[in-house]
Amino acid sequence: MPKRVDHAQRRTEITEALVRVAGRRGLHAVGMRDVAAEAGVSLRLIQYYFETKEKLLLFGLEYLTQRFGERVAARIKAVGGAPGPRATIEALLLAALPTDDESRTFHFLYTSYAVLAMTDEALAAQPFIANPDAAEEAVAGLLRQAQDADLVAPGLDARGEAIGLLAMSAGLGTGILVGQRDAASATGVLRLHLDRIFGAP
Amino acid sequence: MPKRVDHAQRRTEITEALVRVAGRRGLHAVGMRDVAAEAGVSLRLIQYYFETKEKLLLFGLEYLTQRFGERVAARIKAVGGAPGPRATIEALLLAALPTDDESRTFHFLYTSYAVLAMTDEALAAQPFIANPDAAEEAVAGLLRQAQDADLVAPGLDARGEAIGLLAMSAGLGTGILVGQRDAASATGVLRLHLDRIFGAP
DNA sequence: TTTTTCATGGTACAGCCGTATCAAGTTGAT
DNA sequence: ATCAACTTGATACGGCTGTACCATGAAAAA
Repeated sequence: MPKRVDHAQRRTEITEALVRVAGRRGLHAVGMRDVAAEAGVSLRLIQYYFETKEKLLLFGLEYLTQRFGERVAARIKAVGGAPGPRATIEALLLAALPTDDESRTFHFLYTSYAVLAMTDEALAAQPFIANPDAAEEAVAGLLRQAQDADLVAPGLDARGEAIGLLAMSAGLGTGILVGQRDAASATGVLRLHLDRIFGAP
Repeated sequence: MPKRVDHAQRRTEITEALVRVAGRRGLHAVGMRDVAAEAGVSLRLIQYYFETKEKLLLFGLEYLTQRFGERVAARIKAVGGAPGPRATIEALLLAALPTDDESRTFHFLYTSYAVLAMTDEALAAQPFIANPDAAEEAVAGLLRQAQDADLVAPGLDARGEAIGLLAMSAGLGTGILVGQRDAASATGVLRLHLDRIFGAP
């Protein structure tokens, strides 16, 4: 047998190359040859590990969602366990904002995928809708938790507020992306809204 | 001389064909030949009226923004002049939501353009950022107006709230677009938020 | 050492894209 | 009626795309 190679790792390397070049030139403009050049391998190798472009793109999407999930989890862990629901929610929402380069490309590619998914059945079937749902559930849970601790009004519609919060965060994110708003202003707006849900600071 | 044709109208017809086919198959997948077929004319004619594809796309964007502006204005007019700032804001925000087919394709294509603009300089230079800014100013003005009429808390940060409101509306819009949420739920969330800004109903 | 299986490279093939070119039809003015 | 400006058509070209094919290197198993 030949030298056995860790397929999973190779696929990850290639996927990272895809993400890099797509983040630079746009997902729509990326070809297999670009990915090969970025990864420093031959075109044939890309075909070898992902038979078709569609499969490569699908894997790229999985990679992004997983990577992003880790990022958010890390940010939440970073604020510590104790400081209460408000800080956790804030960390979660701010982690989703495209403030640095990594989250910027993530946001960018994620929207690109969303646009593609609107006409591509294979992408539409992909459950990258599941992650937002999970986030929604998490925020709603935290709000209910705050309700139990008398930190917010008892009559609050936790799920509705969670949906609104996440939608606002997403909207602000694309606002930053297109250069319409800067990160500081976006976090300010988000905090303003949180201030009204929780008591004033 | 030959039969003189109204250039402006021809260009509009072609642009409408572009919007139709792009709304169906996605902006990224649309070619000049598709537009020609959809418009029922020859490829050459598309080149004649828009020398290059880029110019066609640019004109398509202008067309969309103008069309959308008219739509929002009509919706606002429809609620009448009297019923106060809250109703006007609500109408404005709900008009931006992709509830019917027309606003759906609009939202879809607008996002597509935004994604393209992230890597295309010519599109990025285009001031389709200006419209959101105008909307922001309008909402902020209405909020200040409500402040003067003692309909909202006097300490309210009108501009911040306006930004948040529009961001939430945009986020909910894409949520509807990707099938994650339905229109009714989105309007509910929006009203929930408005209820907290203005007094409860 | 030979064989077999995996890994990689090079290259060719259709097909589509946007654009350019050549050509012809149409109609108002002269 | 003739001319010339305007409008439309057909087609060709170079470039790029994703994919398929053929070949070869390398190393574990026999």
